[in-house]
Amino acid sequence: MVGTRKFNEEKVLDIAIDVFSRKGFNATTMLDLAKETGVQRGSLYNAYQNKDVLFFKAFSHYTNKFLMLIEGELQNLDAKKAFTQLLKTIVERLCNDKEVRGCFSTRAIMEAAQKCSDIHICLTRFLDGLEIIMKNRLEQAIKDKQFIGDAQSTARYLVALTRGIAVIERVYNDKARMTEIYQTALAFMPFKQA
Amino acid sequence: MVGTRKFNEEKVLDIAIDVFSRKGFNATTMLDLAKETGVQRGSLYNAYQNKDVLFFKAFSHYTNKFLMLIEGELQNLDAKKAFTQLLKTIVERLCNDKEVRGCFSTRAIMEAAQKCSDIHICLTRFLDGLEIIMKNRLEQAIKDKQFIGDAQSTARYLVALTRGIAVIERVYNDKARMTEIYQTALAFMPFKQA
DNA sequence: TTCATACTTGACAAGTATGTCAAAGATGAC
DNA sequence: GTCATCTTTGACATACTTGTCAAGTATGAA
Repeated sequence: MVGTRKFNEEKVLDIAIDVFSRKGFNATTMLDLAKETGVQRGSLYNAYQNKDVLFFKAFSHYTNKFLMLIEGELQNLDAKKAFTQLLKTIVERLCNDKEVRGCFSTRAIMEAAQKCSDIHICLTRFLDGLEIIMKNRLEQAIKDKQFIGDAQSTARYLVALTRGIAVIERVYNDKARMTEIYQTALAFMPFKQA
Repeated sequence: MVGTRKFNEEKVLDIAIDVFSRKGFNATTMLDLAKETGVQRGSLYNAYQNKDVLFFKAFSHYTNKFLMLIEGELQNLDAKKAFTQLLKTIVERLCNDKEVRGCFSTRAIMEAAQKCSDIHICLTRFLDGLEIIMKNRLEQAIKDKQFIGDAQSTARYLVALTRGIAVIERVYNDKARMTEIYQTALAFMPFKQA
């Protein structure tokens, strides 16, 4: 191509995700994004049409990375350990930043899910993706006789639980509390060693 | 008093809660609130200083009502039935409106918890209140030999679960799915008949 | 080296939201 | 009935945000 984009799109989207996580969807302005990425506001409007589209692109970028990570965390052959590891990672991602920030996807869901259909669709796909990954691992666990129950409804329940933990973060910002929550949840679940 | 307030504060706060639930904290403007309550913007600024204070008042108003409701729903002598009833009511409150709206408190938590300390405090108190009510009921259940486990951590877990269900509402707006989620959760919990 | 093409930049206009204030209005207390 | 007091109202100034655009700039392709 001839007139080449100067900024690194990958980097810009990463920064955008960070800004959206910290400020929330509505409170983030194009000027904020321009300042933090170092890309002129006009360039952002040129590259993306508006905040919705920029968000959409950033979200797609995030989704892929995140779901890959999730899938990786569930690799442990012991089902309970696999889900423990997954939830541990989610909690750590929420807490281990230098600056306090919320869960990108959960903030987006609460603020922007009903805003436009494109965003709604990508948020739905994200939760669906999370659900499917968990469901697949639960089905494996059932096969392995490490879990008794319905994979589908349990996966949906776990998706909701992860969202709930993200909400708790906003209020208490307390890793120990968040850890206690998922440990309590996992203790209730009928996991067993094969 | 001499110069008497003309508008019904109770009514205004109820409407404010409704508007905040539908639009979210940031997207709600003082003009929105003025339009929907029928009270001039200037009067709102006179009565409350700004949106933060108005929100704070509305939230306190809501909190009391909601926690009383919650406590009532837990009255059933059978612990499992009591918590089922509670979660059913929460789900119904989220879905049974003519217009689609989100959970007032959860939206507020995701958008405004970190905004100012007054709001943060009242949101914390709200979740703490919810937790205490559930914890008390669980302690009763343990005494009644209807539940085995730790009341405190289970209550915290249930608070998170209710928040998670509120997030799910934003994406799927599907009562059946939300019902399935809490039923799955309750099925995992070690309730038993006395 | 030239050039078409797309990106960058800064400025502009329009729209929106906030917070304040003076004047007008209403009412409980005396 | 009068008055002090608070509320209501509409207007105003300020600030922020958005989206657009023309002019300038950089670069891959030929």
